[in-house]
Amino acid sequence: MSLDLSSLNYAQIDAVTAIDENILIIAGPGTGKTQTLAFRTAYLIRSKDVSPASIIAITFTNKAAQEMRERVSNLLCNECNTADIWIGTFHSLGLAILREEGHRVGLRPDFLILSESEQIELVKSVLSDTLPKEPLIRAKRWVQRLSERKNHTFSSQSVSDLPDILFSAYEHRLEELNLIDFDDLILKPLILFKENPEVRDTCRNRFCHLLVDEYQDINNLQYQFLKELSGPAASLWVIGDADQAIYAFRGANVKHFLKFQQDYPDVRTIALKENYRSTRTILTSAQTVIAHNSDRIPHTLTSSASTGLPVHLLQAANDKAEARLVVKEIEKLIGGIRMESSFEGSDSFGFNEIAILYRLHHISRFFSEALKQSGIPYQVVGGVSSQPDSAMEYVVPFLKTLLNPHDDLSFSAILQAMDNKFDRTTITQLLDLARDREGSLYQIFHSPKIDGLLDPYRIDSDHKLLSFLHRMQKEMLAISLRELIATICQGLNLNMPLEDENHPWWFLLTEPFSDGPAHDQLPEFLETVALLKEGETYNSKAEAVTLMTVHAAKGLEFPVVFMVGLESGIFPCTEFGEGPSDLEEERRLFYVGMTRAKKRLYLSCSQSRHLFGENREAAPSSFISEIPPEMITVVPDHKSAKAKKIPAGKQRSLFT
DNA sequence: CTGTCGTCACTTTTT
DNA sequence: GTGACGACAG
Repeated sequence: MSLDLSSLNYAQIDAVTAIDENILIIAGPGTGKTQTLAFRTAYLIRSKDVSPASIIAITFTNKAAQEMRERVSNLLCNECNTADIWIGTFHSLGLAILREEGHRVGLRPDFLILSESEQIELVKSVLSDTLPKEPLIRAKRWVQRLSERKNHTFSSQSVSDLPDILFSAYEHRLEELNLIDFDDLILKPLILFKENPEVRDTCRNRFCHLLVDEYQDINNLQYQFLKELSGPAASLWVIGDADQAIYAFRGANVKHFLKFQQDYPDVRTIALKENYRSTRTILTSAQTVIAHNSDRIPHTLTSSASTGLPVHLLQAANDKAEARLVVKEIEKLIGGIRMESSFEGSDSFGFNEIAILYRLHHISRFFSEALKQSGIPYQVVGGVSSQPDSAMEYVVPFLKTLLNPHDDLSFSAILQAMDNKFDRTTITQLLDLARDREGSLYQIFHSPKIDGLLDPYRIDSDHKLLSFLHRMQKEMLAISLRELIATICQGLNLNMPLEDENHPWWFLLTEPFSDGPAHDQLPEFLETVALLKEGETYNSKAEAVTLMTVHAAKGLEFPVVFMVGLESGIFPCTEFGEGPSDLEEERRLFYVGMTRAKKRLYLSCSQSRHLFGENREAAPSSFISEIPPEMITVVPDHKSAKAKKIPAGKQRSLFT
C-alpha cells in the first residue's frame, strides 16, 4: 500500500517523492516543513521499500526528534517499528558514536558531558592558571571563543584571537577529567571518522538516506560531519529556510545552506512557496522586510488566505504606557471587537491565541506587570527570573559527586551552592591544595589539617555535608532514583516536590529510570539530562497569553502576535558584544517574529525605555519603516496624547 | 585572610 | 539595577 499524499500540495509532493541524489528544500514560514519531512520519511519506507534502519533524520532539538518520530509513526499507521529509524540531533548521534568508538579518540568509557555552567567554571579555573591577569568575569566570552575555535577546526577561516595556552590548558583539563564539551560531541566523531575511515564507512553503509531539518542553522562542524557521513552512495535531503537563520551567535552559518547547490553534485532544489499560516497582508509585509537582506535565496511566498487587517502600529511615550496600550488591545481582542468594519474585525480570541514577542527578556517586565494588573492570565517562557535557580543546577552536581566523589568540578559546584559559605577564592585555594597533594577536593575535605583555610563554622557545615554525602552513597544502592533526588532536594532545602504537577518535567524525566536502585540508573540518567535543556517549555494549551523572545517563538504560530520593544538599539539589537552586530541576522529574527502571526500582527515601540538602570530614548526600529506604509495602520493612543503620532506617510523620513 | 567598596558587564540559547 | 569580581584596607 502506498502512502496517501492527497493532503499535500504539488511542491510538497515533489519534495516528498524526489529521487535525486541530493535535494534541497526551501521551506519558508508556514509552508508545512515538518509535515513534508515526516511524509518524506514515511514515503521512503512505505512506497520505496527503504529499510527504516538505513534512514537517519537529524533534527535540531530532542523535542523535534520526538515529534518527528510520532508523526512518522502515525503516517505509517504504527505498522513498522519507527524505533529502527535513527531520529535525533547531531549531538545525540555524536554521543552514540563516541559511546561505541570513543576509545579511538582517547576517551575513557565513562566520560561525561560538561554542562554549560560547568564549562564556565572550568574555564574560570583554567583562566586563573594560564592568564591570571584576565578577569574571570569574561569567562563566558572565552567559552564562546573556545567554541568558535573548535568550530573552525577543519576550516581555513581564521578565528578571533584565542591564546593557544588557554586552549591547550582547557583541552588538557577536559582530558584529565574525562569530560567532553558540546562541541566535542561533533568534533570528536569527526576526527574519529577522518582517522578511521573504516568506522566512517560502516556508518556510510548503514545510512543511505540522510534527512536534515533546519539546515540553515547548521554550524561548520556539523557541516563537515555531515559531509563525512554522507558517502558517494547516499542521498542527502535537507530542508530549511535561509531567511529564518537566527542562531549565528551559536556558530550556525547560513552560508552552508546558501552554498548547498555548489557543495553537492546533482542537487535538486524545491521551494515550498505556499504559506498556510498568515493573512496576505502579514505575509507581504514580512516578505518586504526580508527582501532587504542580500544573503538569501530570493523566493516569493504566496497565500490563498484573505488580505486581512493591516499591521497595527502602537507608539507610546514610555515603556509603561506601551505595556498599557498593548494590554488595552488584548482586552479588546478577548472581548470580541467590532471596531473594524471588515469581517475579520469581529473575531474574538482566546488568551492562548495571543503572544507577546520581544528581542530581550528584560522587555517582558512591564508587560507581565500590566497583564497582572488587568487580571489577564499569562505565561512567561524562559528568562532568568522564571526559573528560580533551577533546582537542576544543584541536584546534578550532587548526583555526579555521588557517582564520582573525585569530580572536583561537581564537588566545588556543591560547595558554591551552599549559601555562599564558600566563595570562589576559598574554593580555588582548596583546589590548589588538592593539586599540591595530588588528590581531589573530596580527599582534602577528609584530611584533618586544613585549619588554616577553614574556620570552625565552616568545618561544622562540612561535616554535615560529608556525612550527608556518605549517607546518600549508601542509600543510592537501595532506593530509586526519584527517591534519591527527592532526598537530596530535602537535604539541600530545595523546594522541588518531584510528584508535584507543576514539575511534570522532573517526574517524566526520571520515569524511564525507575527500575532498580538509583546507583545503577545514575550514569544513563546523567547522560539524558546532559543532552536536555530544562527550558521552561511553552504550554500551548494553557489559557494564558504567552510572553517570550522571538528566538523562543521560532517554529510556533499564534493568531495574534504583538512584537514589542521595537526600538533601534534593541531590535535590531546593537547594544552588546564586541564585534559589530549582524543587521541581516536581526532582520531575519524580525521576519521570524512577524511570520508567527496568523491573523493579526501588532508592532509596538516606545520613545523611552528603562533598561539597565537608566532611561534611554530611542527611535522606532528601522525595520518598521521597511514595511510598506500602506499596510500599516497606527493605533491612536488616547491616554497619552503627548506621545507623538507618526503619520504612516511620514515614517520613512523619521527612521534610519 | 576577610570585609567593603568601586567597577564592569549585562543580548538571543534548539545542543 | 544587579551581581560578580578584584583591589585594597584592616
